[in-house]
Amino acid sequence: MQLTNVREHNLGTVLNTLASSDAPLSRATLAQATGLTKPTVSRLVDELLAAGFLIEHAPTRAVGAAGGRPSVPVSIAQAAVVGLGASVSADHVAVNMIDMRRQVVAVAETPVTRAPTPRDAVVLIADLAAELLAANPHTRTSGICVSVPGRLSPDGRRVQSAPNLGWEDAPLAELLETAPGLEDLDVSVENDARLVAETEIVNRRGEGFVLVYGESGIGGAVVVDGDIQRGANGWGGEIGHLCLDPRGPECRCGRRGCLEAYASYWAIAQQSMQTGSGYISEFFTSLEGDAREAAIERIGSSLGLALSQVLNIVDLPTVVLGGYFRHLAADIAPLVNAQLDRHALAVEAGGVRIETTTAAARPSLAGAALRAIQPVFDAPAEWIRRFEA
Amino acid sequence: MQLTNVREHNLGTVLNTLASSDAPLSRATLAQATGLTKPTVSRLVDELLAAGFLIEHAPTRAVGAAGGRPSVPVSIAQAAVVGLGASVSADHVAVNMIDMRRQVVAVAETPVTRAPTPRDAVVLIADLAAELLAANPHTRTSGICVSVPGRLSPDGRRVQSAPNLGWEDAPLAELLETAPGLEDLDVSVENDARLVAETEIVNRRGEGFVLVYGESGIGGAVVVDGDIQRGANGWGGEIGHLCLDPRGPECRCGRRGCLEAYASYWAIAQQSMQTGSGYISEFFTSLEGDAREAAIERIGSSLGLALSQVLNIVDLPTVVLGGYFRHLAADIAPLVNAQLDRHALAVEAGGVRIETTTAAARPSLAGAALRAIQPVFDAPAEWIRRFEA
DNA sequence: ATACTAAGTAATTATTCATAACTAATCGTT
DNA sequence: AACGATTAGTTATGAATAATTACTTAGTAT
Repeated sequence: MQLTNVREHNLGTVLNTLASSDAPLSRATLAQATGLTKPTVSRLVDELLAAGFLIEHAPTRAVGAAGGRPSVPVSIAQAAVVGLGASVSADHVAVNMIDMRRQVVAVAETPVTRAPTPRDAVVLIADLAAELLAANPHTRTSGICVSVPGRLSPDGRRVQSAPNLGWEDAPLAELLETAPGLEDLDVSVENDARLVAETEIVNRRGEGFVLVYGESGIGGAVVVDGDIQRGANGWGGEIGHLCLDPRGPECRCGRRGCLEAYASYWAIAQQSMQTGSGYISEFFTSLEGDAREAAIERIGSSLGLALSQVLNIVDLPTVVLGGYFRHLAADIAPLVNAQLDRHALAVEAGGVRIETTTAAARPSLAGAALRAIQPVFDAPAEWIRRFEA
Repeated sequence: MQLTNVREHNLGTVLNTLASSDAPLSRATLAQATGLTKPTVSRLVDELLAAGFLIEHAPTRAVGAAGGRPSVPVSIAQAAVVGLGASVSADHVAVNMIDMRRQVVAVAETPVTRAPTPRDAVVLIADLAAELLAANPHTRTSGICVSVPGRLSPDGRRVQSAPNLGWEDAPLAELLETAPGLEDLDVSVENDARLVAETEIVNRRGEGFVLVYGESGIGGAVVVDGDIQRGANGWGGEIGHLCLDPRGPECRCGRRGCLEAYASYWAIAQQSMQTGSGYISEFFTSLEGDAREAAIERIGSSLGLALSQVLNIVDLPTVVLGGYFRHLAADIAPLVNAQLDRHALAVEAGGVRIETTTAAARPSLAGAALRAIQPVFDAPAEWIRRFEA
C-alpha cells in the first residue's frame, strides 16, 4: 500500500458514498458512513469542492434533535464531469451522455438501414459524440464506452464475434482510439449484457444478482459484491449456452440443448412457425393465443431450470430479467419459480427474488456511459490532476 | 482507509509474498515484488524478524550479475506460530498442527466405533489438541479450525446438517470455544470440501479453479482470485445438487436428477447392487469388471455434464478432482473431457485442465489448519501484539 | 589497486489521518 | 433575554507511515 494511495482511496470512498445516497449528506454524516474522522472528511470534501466535483447546499436544521448547529449538506455536482456511452445495433447507432449524478443528460442517434461495419460504426459514434460534446461545451469528459451485442476478446479490445452485426474479430478499441474527436478520451468496449448488469449494479447498490438478458441471443452476468464475474476467458455468466438437456434441440452454436435453443427469440420464432417482424420486442407482443401460451411455457420452464443451475453454483438472492424477458416477466415468473422450487437449494434458505431491470429505456446504453464515468469515482485525485493539466 | 491499517496491510503483503515463494527472498527482491521501496521493506522485514516471524539466511552472491553486494535472503520462520486443524468423521477424530511454512508438523488421531456426538467430538478434539500442544511446548498458537462433512449455517457457527455424523443443528463453534484448553484460541468451523479448496488455493498460488470433492456426498467449491465463493446463504459451489435431468433419478435431497444421484458413492453402490464395505475409497477400488466399467461411465459423463454447466457460468481454467474422484481421475478424465468438449464454451478458448488435489493425504485436515493460521499472514501486526501480551 | 555493481541503511522529508480542543449555530428552557 | 444543551464543523497539534535522497557495505571484474 503506497501512502500516496490512501488519499485517493478515501476520496473515492467519500465520492462513492455520496453517489449511492439519494439525498445530499453532511460532512458529519459522511464521517459516520465512511468510518473516517470529521476533520479528515472535512479535508476530503473541501478538496472535492475545490475540484468542482461537489456542491454545497443551504444549511438545514438538525433532524429530530433538540438543537444543534445546522448541517451543510453536500452532493455530487452534475456538470463536473460527463461520461459517454455508445451502442451499436443492426438498425441504429446511439450515443448518450451521463453526468456525475448518473443521470442521462443527452442522447443522439443515427438510424442505419443495415448493420454498419466496425469502421463505419466508429465514424458514426465519433460524429454523434462530437455533436453531444458541442451542445454541452463546458463539460469535461472522462471517456467513452461502446456496447456491442457480441463476444469480446479477454482483453476487451477486439470484438470476436457479433452475429447480428456480421462482425468477426473487429479491432474496435483501436479504431475508436484513433477516431478524430475521441483522442483525449479513455476508450473501452463491452458486451451489452454486461453493461445492463453495470446499470443494475448502480441501481441495486452492490447487492449480488444474476442477470439474464434476452436480445438477439441470451446473455447474462453474474454479479458478486458489485463485481461482474468475468472468468479466465471473459465468458463468465454466459448463461445462454448452459446445457439443459444433452439430447435437446440443436443450438446456433452447434451444441445441443443450450438455453438459447429453447428460450431465445430465434428458437421461439422457429417453434411458433412465425417469421418475426425483425423487432424482437414486437415479435413477443404480437404473439397471441396458443402460440403465446406455448412460448411462455417454453421460456419460463427452460429459464427456470437454467437459473436453478446458476443459483446452485453462485447462490445469489436475486434474479434480474432484462431485454424481452422483462416484458414477459409477469407471465414467466411463476414458471421460473416453480423450477427454482424444484431444483435450487437457495430457495430453502433466503429464497430467490425474481425482478426486472430497473432502467427504463436502453439499459445497455446507460450502462456504457456508467462504465465510462466510473473511473472518476474510483480515483478522483487522478482525474482532478488530469483535468487541471 | 485508516492510516493505522497501512502498516498492517504492508506487513501482510511482505509475509504473503514470502509465503507464496518457494525460495527465500532478499529485501531488495521483496521491494520489487511488492512495489514498496527498499527502506520501507527493510523496516517491515526488521519488524517481522524481531517478532520471530522471519529468519535471515547466510548471504548469497548476486545471481547472474557482475558484482554487487551479496543479498541476505529471509524466509518465514517455521516455529513462530502454529495453527491447529481438526476433522470429524464417522470413524475417527483427528487433529494436526501446521507451522508458518505451511507444513504439517504433527498429527494425532483417535478412532471411534461410531459417529461421535458434537459434544463428544469436541472433547476428543480438545484432548488431541492438548496432546499436540504439550509435545510442542514452545510454540504460539493462532487458532483451531474444525472440518465437518456437512452443511453449515451462513455465520459458520452451527452445523445445520451432517448426515454421516447424524448431526442436526449442532452449535459446534460455541462448544469449541468453551472447551477446556481451547479458550485462548480462535475457533472456526468449515465444511470439508471448502477446506480441501483452501489447501488447493495455497498450492495453486491463487489461480482460480473448480473443486469437486467426492466423499459421502459430492461437495465442491468455486475459487476465483484466491477466494472461495460462498454466496448469500453459504451454498456457493454446491455442485452436488446441480440438476442434470429434471426427469432423472431421485436424489437423497428429495430432488430429481442431481449430480449426487448419478455420481455419488451411494448412487453408484445402489446402481451396482453392492453393499459397500463402509469405506468409500475401498468400495471403488473393490469394483471390478462390468460393474467398474459402468460406474466409471456413469461418474465420468455425469460429472462432465455438471462441470460444463459450472464452467459456462464461472469460466475457470482448471478443474480439481478430490476425494474418491481423485482415485478415479485417470479413468474418468477422458469422459469428462468429452462432455466438456460438447458443452463447455471455455474449451474453445484456453481449454480446461483436469487435475487432482495436490495434497497427498487428508487434504481437508490440512486445509483446516491452513485456515487456522491464515489470519496471521493477513494481519501480522495484530498477532505480534497478541503474542506479546 | 581500481572501477563497477547491487544490497542494504540512515537521515530527512512529505503526506496523511487521528486526537483533542475549540468555535458556530440552532433549539429549548428558565 | 440569558443560559445550557446539542450537534456541525474547524483548527492546531501530534503520530504514524512511506518516499526520497544520499550514503555505506560487500562483493566481482579488469
